[in-house]
Amino acid sequence: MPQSDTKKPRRTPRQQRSQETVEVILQATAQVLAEHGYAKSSTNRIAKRAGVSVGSLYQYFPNKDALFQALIERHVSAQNDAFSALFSISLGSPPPVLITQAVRALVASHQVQPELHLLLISQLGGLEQAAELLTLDTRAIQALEAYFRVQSKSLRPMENPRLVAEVIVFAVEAVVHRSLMERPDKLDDPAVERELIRLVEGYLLPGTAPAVQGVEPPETP
Amino acid sequence: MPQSDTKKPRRTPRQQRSQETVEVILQATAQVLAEHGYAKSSTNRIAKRAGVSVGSLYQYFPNKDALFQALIERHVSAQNDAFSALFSISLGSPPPVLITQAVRALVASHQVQPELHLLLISQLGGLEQAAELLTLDTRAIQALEAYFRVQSKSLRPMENPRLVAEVIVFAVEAVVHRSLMERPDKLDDPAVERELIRLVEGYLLPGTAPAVQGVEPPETP
Amino acid sequence: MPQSDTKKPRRTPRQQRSQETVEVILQATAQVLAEHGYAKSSTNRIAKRAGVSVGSLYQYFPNKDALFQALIERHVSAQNDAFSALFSISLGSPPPVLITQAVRALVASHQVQPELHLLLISQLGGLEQAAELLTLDTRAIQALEAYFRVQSKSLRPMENPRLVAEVIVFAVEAVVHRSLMERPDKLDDPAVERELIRLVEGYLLPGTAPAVQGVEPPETP
Amino acid sequence: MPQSDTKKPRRTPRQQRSQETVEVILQATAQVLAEHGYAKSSTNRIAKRAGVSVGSLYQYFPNKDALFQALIERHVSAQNDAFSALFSISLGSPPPVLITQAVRALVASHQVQPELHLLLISQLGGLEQAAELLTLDTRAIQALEAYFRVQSKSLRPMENPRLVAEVIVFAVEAVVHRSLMERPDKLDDPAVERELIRLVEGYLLPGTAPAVQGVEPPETP
DNA sequence: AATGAATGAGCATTCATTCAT
DNA sequence: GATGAATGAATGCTCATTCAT
Repeated sequence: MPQSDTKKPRRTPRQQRSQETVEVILQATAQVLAEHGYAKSSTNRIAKRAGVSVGSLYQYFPNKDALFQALIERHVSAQNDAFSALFSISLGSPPPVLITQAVRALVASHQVQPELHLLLISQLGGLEQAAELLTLDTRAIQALEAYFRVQSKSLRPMENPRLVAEVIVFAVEAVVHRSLMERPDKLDDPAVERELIRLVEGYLLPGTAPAVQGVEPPETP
Repeated sequence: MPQSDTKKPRRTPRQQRSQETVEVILQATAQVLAEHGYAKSSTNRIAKRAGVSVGSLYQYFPNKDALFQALIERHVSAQNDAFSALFSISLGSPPPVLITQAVRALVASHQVQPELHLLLISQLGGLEQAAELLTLDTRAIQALEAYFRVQSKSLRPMENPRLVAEVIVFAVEAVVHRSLMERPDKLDDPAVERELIRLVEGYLLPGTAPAVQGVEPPETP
Repeated sequence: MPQSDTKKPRRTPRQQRSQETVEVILQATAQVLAEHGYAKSSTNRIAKRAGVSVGSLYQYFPNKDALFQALIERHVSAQNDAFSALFSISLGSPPPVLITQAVRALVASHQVQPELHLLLISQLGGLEQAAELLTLDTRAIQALEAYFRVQSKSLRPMENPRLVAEVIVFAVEAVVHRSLMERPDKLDDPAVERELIRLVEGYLLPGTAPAVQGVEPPETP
Repeated sequence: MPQSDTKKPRRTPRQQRSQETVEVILQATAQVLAEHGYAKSSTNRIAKRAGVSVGSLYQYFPNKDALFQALIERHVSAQNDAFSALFSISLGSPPPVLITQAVRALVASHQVQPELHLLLISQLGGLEQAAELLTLDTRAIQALEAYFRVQSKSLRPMENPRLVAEVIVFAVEAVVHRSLMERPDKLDDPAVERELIRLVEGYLLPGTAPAVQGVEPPETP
C-alpha cells in the first residue's frame, strides 16, 4: 500500500474542466463516506461514483487521505465564512449584544451543511487532519477572551477569562452539535438559540447568582 | 470480509486462564487503537501485541468489531458506576446541592480512564455501537428533567424542562471533554468544575439573568 | 470468508488483453483443480499458476466459485454444441437411424475434453452449479420422449415413454462416462459404441424379447 | 496444517464405550457433511455436533479424511451385504432368472441408505478413497462375466463378455442412481426395475435385436 | 481417556497505487 | 490528460491439529 506523504491536492486546477472534476470527485467522496464509512471508502469506489477513472482521481489527489483532507478544508472554510458574516463584533458592544451575536454566529456556522459536519466529525474524528475541524472554536475563544478583557467592568468578575471563553464556546458548540445529532432540523426551532443565550447571559452578566459554596459530595461507599 | 453477525463475546470464560487471555486481548486492542487508529487496527496486529495467536483472539471474539464493542461496554459500565456513586440525588435536594452534585458526578465519570474515553470517541465515533457511549448523557438528562419538574418553584421558569436538561448535560459534558482533549490533567484544576457550577447556577437559579431581548443580527452582505 | 453473491463473470472483457487473461485464468483453474482437488484449489494458487496477480483474477471473477462456474458453463456449452452437431434428428427418422444417431451424439459429446468432464463431475459434484452438467441429459431425454410419442407404432409398446427415455440416456451416458474413467481412450474403440447401439435397439425395437415374468428373489436369511 | 499419513482409524475400539463414541462421531460426520458440504465440514464442527471434544475425535481418527474414509467403508460394506443377500446366484441359473436377480440385487443395494450414498458420491467424489464406492460394480461385473462365459450358449453371441458385463452394470447402476437423484423414492415404483429388466433382457437374450448396421452420421458442417 | 484452549499457516478477498496505452 | 488493467501486500477469519491439564 504505497502512500505518498503529502496530503495536499496535487495541483491547483486552473482550468474550468479540472475544477469541475475536482468538484465531482469531492461530492462523490462525501457520498461514499456517508454510505460506507471511512474504512470502506475505497478510491476505486469513489472514482466510479464520480464517474471518472481512478487515474484521474490520482491526478488531482496524491492519495486517499488527501480527499478527506480537502473535504475538511472546504467545510471548515465555509463554516468560517458563515461565522465571520455574523460575528463582525466590535470590542465596544454592550455584553447583551455581544452574547446574542456570538451565539447566533456559532449556531449559524453549524447550519452550513450540517449533515456533512456530523459526517466529518463522526467518520474522520480519528484522522490527524480532523484537528482543523476545531479551527472555528479557537477563533471564537480568542475573540471572546479579548472582549472579556476589554469589557471586564460590564461583566461579572472572572479569575480566568480564557477559561470562561472556552466554557462558553465549548458549551454552545456542543449543544448545537448534539441537537443536530438528535434531529438535523432541531435548530430550526428558535428555542435552542434562546436557551443558549440565556445560558451565556446567566454565566457572564453580573447578577444575583449566589456565590459558589462548598457542597460536600456523598460518601463513596 | 467474512463477518458473523453477533458483536457479543463468543464465550464467557469461566476459567482463570481464559479470563486473563480476554483481559490481555482487550488491553492490546486499546493500545493498538491508540497507536494506529481504527482503520489500521488489524486483528493480527492486536493478537501479536497481546502475545496470543489470532486463533485465540477469535476464540473469544467473533469478529473485529466485537473487540471494540467490548471495549466500549466495559468503559461505559465503569463510567456509569462512577456517575452513580456520586449522583445519588434525592428529588428534594435544594437546587444548589443538586447542581453541585450533578456537575461533580459528570466530571468524575469522565475521569475514569479519560484517555480511553477520548480514544473511543475519536476513533470509534463512526461505529454503530458507539451510540452506547452516550448512555450516560441520556441517564443524566432524564434525572435532571424529573428534578426540574418536581422543583419548579425553586428554579427559574422553564418553557421546556427537557430542553433545559439537555442544554446542561451537553454543555457540561462538552467542557469536560474538550478540557481533557487539551490536557488530560486539566480537570485536576478545580477551576473547571467551579466554572461549570457557576454556568449551571446562572442558568437555573431564579432572579439572576435579565430577560432575553431581541438583538438584531447584522445585515448579511 | 467474505463472498459476494453473483457467480457470474464480473465483466465481459472486450479488449484482446482481457480475453487472454480470462482464458489463462480458466486454464490454470482447470489445472489446479486437477492437481489439487476443489478443497485445495486456492485463488492464490490459481493466480500464481496463471501467472497473474490475485487482484487480476478478482477483476474478472467475483469469487472463487465463479471460476468453477465459468469452467462448467464453457464445458457444457461445448458439449451441447457437439451434441447438436450430430443429433439433428427428424421426428420421422426410422428407429434404427434415430438410435444410431442418438448414441453417436451422446458418445461424441463426451469426447469433448473428456478429462475436463470427469474432473468437473468428480470434483465439483457437490456444488450447486454442477447441476448444469446435467443439461445435456435433459435435452436428450426430452428429444427422445417426443420421438417415442410420434413413432410409437414402430417401437415396442411403452407404458411410460418418459421413463424409457430416461433409462436410455442415463444408461448410455453412464457407460460412456465409466469407460472414460477406466481409460480416457476407451471410446476410441468402436466396440463400446456398437454395444450401446445394441443395448438400445434391444430395448426399443419390437422383437422377440420375452415378456418379463415374475422371478422370486431368494429368501433373505 | 499438519496432516498424518494414515487414513485408517487409529484404534479398533474393543470397549463398549469407545464403540459408541465412534458411532456417534460418524453419525455427526454424515450430518455435517450433508448440511455443510465437504469443504465446510470442520473437525471442530463435527466434534461439537457429536457432543465430544475435538481431542476425543482425534483419539479415534488420525485426521479429517479418516472420518470420511470410515464413512465410505461402512457404507460400501453395507451395500455389499445387501447385494450378496440377493445375488446368491448359481452359474447354472437360466438367463431370465439371472437377469432378474442381478437387477434386483443392484437396485436393492442402492436402497441401503440412499441419501448417504448420494451424499458420499456428490461430496466425496473427488477424494481418492472414493474409489471404494465402485467396489460393488467390480464385483458385479466379474460375476456377470463369469456367468456369460459359462452360459454362452443360452445368450446372444458376444465378442467381448467383459465389455457386455460392464455395459450392463454401468447402465443399471446409473439408472438406479439417477432415479434416486430425481426423487429418493422413485425406486419404490416397480416400473423402474421392470424397465431395467427389459433393458438387460433385450440386450442379452438371443434372437431379439436385429444386427447393427452402418448408419452414416450427418455431415458435420 | 477426555477435554478444550491454543496455535499459526493458509485462505478468500480488498484496495491504494502505478503505468502502459 | 485520461483510462482502467494490473499489482501484491495486507486484512479478517477458519480450521486441522496438538498438548497441558
